[in-house]
Amino acid sequence: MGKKRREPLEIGHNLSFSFDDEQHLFIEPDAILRCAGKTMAFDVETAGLHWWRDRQIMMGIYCPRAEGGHLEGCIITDTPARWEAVRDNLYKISSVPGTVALAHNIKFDANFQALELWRMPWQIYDTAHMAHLDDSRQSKRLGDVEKVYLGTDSKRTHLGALGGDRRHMSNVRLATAAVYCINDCRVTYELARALTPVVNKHGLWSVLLEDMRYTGLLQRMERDGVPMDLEYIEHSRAFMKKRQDEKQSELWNLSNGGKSWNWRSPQLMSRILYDKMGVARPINPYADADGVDRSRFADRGMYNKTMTNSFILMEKAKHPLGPLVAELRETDKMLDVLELWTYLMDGNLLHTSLNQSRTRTHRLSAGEPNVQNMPSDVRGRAHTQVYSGDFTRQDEFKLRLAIKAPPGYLFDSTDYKQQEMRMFAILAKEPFMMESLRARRDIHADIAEAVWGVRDPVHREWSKTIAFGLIYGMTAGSLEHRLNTTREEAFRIADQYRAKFPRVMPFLKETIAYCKQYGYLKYWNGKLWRENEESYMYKGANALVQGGSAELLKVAGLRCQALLEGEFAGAGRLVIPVHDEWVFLLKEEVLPELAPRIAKVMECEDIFNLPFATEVKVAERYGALVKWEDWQKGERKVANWLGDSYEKQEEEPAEESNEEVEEIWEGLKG
DNA sequence: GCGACAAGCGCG
DNA sequence: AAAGCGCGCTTGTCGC
Repeated sequence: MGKKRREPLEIGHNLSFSFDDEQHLFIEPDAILRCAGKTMAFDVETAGLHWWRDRQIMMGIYCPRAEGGHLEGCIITDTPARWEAVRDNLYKISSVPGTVALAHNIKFDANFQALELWRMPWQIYDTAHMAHLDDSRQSKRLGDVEKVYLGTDSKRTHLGALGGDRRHMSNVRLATAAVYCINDCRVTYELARALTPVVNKHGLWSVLLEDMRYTGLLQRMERDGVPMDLEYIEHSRAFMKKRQDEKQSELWNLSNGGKSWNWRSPQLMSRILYDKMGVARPINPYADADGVDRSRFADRGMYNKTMTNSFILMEKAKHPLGPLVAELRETDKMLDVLELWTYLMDGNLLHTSLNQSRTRTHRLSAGEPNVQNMPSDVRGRAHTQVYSGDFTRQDEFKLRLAIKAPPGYLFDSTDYKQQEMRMFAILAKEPFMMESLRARRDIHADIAEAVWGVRDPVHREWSKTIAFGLIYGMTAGSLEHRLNTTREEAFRIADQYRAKFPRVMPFLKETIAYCKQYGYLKYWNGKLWRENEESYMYKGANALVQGGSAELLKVAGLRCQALLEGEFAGAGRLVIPVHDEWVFLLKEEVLPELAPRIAKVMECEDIFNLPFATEVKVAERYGALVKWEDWQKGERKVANWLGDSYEKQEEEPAEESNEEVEEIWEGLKG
């Protein structure tokens, strides 16, 4: 069960050097002052990856034009005094005009050295991000980027000299680590030199400067952290553990006569749920006559070898244990989340890692923990496939309830309404959508009515689910299976879409044609999406929309930050971005004035001459958000998970299905 | 024992 | 092409 997590190692190296000729590798904290007004690269070596609890060992500096001549060397930061001296000196030079700081993944180094980049006036350049701006597809590891832009492979040369456990600097002789560290600084410096004309050539210099300001904002959110309610986490964990035990026994009883088996293995589950229980496997529509799927997408879709994902189990196989399996897996997944949160917790704070240079489309990604995929309070019955009416999870499963504002503060979540639809409409100049959005009508409901002739919530949700599928090239065959409908109906729906949106197909065609000609696409702000393989260029339209939306969210976030540093200084802070949403912590008393201002700023009407409509929700807990208008009327979602709320809420839906299962089981025994 | 891959599922 | 797109995290499996 519990994942093996590596503990940070003790720093056991010997601080006295055996060879005099190694002394030149090391410099004192005051040497940093020689970099004032100059361009310098820095890099830290650490005994772990978590800045809020792991130790920093050394900082390397590389500054060829330092005052008094070329400077390179490592500063040992093993004592608080030395570490603080480094920090103080970096702050000093950061306010000297002309100082430029270079680093590869600068947030990592800055976090360990407690440099708050957002309030340091020097200009920073992150070489990983510069490489990302040139080609978002490539690996951003220092060694890889060095090979691409400098044509050298010094990383490997030095790695070979390390010996021992190379993953941790603490296991390496100090002098060896210093050589390695200084080399990284030198490579970073040379990379910045090589990448500057590249970024400039793409016309992306001002975007780079904006992105570097964004780096500061992201770092600030990481450091401030997400405030968590440890009491909720403990309660929820205990509840789910108990629930998991119950469900597991139930599964074993109903599938294997009470004998245990590892339901986490899809292979085993496939054999037991289908072969042993004698339930027919769904027919793979892409398989040959002998039942074998020989298409190149055989292992990609829902109809894989095991056919045990919840959608297939419930909607296709109609397996009587489908709901039970789904619930067991959901509980298991959420217990994993709680375990990770607990492992990463810093007091009551979670410091996520927001990665600016990882995704193909220039979206952000988040990890340790991923704050962009936390279970919300509602979910579809069959996960992300067919919408069949959603329901609210019970409190113990609404993990967002664990995120709790400090006293006097409230969470403000401002998100875009149909952000990607809006972006698509603008980029494709799609008249029906533009009109619907400009008139502030509900576009998904409009589409539902046009296609199905029904405006109810279920059809609206269907529309949401498949809209982008159709826009980005989903075929009628795939649609047929997604909607669990007939081939004819799928074709009819697809045709309705194309008729309703005359610009959809031309936009796709034009996008592909552009990409064929240039090998890349350009976002509304100039960022590149490269693709050379013709068969993948259909993905470009999605990239323009998804990535373009991410760029809008970035601009909106920076503008909100300016608001919170200026007119509303001290009123609150940004907490996390979630693709089409900014989450804020705001002082309760300024919220009535501030929330509408934020909502307005985020609309960014000046950029496209069309507002990106926003919606404000408010709550003490992220998992209990209420529309701002309703909040003002006194509406609250009460998180009454303490005490006996579970017993009160528990429903009894299991009776019928259990009988059904018992019958099957009785039949099997006989 | 480790890395790579598959499967599964959480989010937008 | 019987292709919606983009992520992160965990477990199981298999080969080295």
